[in-house]
Amino acid sequence: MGRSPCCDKVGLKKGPWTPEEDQKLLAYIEEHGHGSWRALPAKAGLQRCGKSCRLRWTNYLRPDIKRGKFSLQEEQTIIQLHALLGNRWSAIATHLPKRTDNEIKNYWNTHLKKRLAKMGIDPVTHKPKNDALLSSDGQSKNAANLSHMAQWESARLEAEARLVRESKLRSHSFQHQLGTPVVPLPPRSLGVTKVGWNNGAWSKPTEGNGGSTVPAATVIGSHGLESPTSTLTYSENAPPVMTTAGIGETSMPLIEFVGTTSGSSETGIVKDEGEQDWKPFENSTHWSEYKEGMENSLSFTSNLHDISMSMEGTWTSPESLRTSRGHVHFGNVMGDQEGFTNLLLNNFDDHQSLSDGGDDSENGSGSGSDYYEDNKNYWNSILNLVNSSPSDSPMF
DNA sequence: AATCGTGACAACCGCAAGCCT
DNA sequence: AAGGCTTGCGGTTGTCACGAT
Repeated sequence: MGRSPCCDKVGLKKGPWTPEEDQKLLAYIEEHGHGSWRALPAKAGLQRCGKSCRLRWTNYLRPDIKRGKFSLQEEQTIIQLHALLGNRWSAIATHLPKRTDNEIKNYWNTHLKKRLAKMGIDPVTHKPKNDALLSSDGQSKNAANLSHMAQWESARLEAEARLVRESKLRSHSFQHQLGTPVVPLPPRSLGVTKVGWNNGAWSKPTEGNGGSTVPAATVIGSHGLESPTSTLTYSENAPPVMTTAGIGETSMPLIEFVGTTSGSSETGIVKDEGEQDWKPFENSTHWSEYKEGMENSLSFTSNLHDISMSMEGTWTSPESLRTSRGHVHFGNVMGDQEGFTNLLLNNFDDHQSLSDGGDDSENGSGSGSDYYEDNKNYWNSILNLVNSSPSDSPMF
């Protein structure tokens, strides 16, 4: 693994790009594609290193970049994904169409991180800063499981990111052949059949290109956040079977959480930008308010009564996945990552969804003992679920 | 008007992984 | 298998704009 020689040697310009340089780079790439970044500057007549050109292109000049203020939805997606993935900006960026990892990183560092800190939330752990009580045995066990799940989800997102990159590369080479301007394709969906557990009934599978009619997928589409997912093979006479969707050359086990809201799909419509803002909890230093704000802003009024959790090589019926309380849920209506993110968030405060019927949302400020008791119950449910699956499950 | 502090964002740097020979 | 090259990633720094003093 040799390191690339640094290209900042002689006579190469650094610092801000001028409009003329931008024009040169843009014109060259539009005509020839970027090809080898190393060779590009000389061919394009730029006194820059290839690395600088690549950065300028990917972070600024690319035609598929959306600039300007981040929407509330984007902010929330960033926060949720950050809770899940940490500072893995490229992975986060794959779920924010038209935003670059650099832009997201900057926005996090200059806006979101500070905002969370102001609210008394550790921007690294996404927990309340004074939340030391989570270190009890049960909590740490739960945290360990959560971490394990996060690793899997993280791996999946990595695979997605790789897929996106490959997609872009393919798009590049293809268009290069055609001599057309380079416009990377959006993240593609695998041509998979999806099945959703929807309030006690399996929804019909959808075919082909990922343009699913399953509500969950519809919602995904409404966000423009398509994601390749694992495959759940559906048969009329047999229970669905989880299979592995190969991502790129890597055939890795994937987990798909498929859930839907109990209401009609319109409940999954994201509110317009600006419809909600941070003001209700901007000055708050309370975790519950933060959490509540997050949940509200998700805009999905899922009852989250049901769970569908499939693992490779296993099939567990929806019924058997229910806990004694019948309210374990991975509500996944926003996209592949959302249910998991909700799960993450719910790890710390899940009164609403754990409570009977989920309709006692006013109880969010319950006593500390209830708080942890509910968490305990919730995680016990999760653990039961986990324990019921084969030991060779790839997930745990 | 000059200086200073701060915020926002673009760009750079160094490392690591993957590809190719 | 080993080494060189390219690219991607994440952390950090530089630069500019703007408001406060």
